[in-house]
Amino acid sequence: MTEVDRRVADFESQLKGAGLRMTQQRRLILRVLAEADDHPDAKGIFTRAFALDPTLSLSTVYRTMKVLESQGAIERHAFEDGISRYEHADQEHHDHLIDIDSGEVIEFSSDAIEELQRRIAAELGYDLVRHRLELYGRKKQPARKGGRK
Amino acid sequence: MTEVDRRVADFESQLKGAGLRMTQQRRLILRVLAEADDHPDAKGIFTRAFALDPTLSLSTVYRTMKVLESQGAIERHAFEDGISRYEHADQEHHDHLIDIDSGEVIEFSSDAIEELQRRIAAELGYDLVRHRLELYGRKKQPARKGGRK
DNA sequence: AGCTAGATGAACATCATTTTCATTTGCAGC
DNA sequence: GCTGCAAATGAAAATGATGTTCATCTAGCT
Repeated sequence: MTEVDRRVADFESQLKGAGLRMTQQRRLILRVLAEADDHPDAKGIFTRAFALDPTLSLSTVYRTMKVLESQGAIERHAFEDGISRYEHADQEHHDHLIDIDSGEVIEFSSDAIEELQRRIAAELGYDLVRHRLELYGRKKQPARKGGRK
Repeated sequence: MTEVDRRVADFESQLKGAGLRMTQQRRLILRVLAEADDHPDAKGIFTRAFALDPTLSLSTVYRTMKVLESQGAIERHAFEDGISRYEHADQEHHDHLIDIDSGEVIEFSSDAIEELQRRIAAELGYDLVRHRLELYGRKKQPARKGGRK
């Protein structure tokens, strides 16, 4: 909870600096986001927040996500289904591996891959600004006689 | 043109095998796709094809893209804007580097990165099924006195 | 040439996301 | 602690890509 409070406070000062307001709704959404350990979409965030304050509207969630994103407080990702999913940004850079069967999202990071990407871009005459890397995989089955299940 | 004809013919036999028909519209769209050296979206394909046959409808483009994709004749990609873009599939696997300034899409491939991805997935206990890798970069400025422009 | 299931075009449906607009509310200054 | 006003909100309507319906058409077998 202290962790959550710290994030909310951090964000409040960011907003202040940008001449924006810390509203009930932003506080609420930020709390939901900070407590999430998955990658919820707008509707998912709305559902969780709505449970705590049924006056919240979905429009406000979308608007708030934009503000949060432009302040760098969250990151937005769109996996294969094209729907935007969000996660708070105060963590190390990482990419995602998506379990094809369960939809579970697993975070990982690899300096080797980061470096390789930079080098590839450079070889093509580009400075790498950002990238998107998603791996789609299926849980390895334990080896057994007769091969895979 | 021979190349295009070959692709059209190839696809026609694929369709036959699946009990589907080779229509004027599919032929037209396939031709547009085979002649494209970029990554057009549905509207872009529609525009080009419509110029050759103004009876074509956008619905048919969307429907045809689905058929083409399910037959493995094309690949669909959605970059940052979320819009589906298409390219014919009879080429080596590759990833994309997008020029942030111009929107230009550059294809590249790297065995090293493919291998690294496989290894990372394996370390997480997964078999890699597919992946999405996009690099977003900016053209390197030639070095000059005083630094960057 | 005729038949029939698959394909098309036009209009409408969907779904995520954005915008409009009237109303509410942070919060700066008193 | 009150006031004013610009920023923020809620509800509903708009948007834009994509999908679907349905009456009509046509590819391709016979």
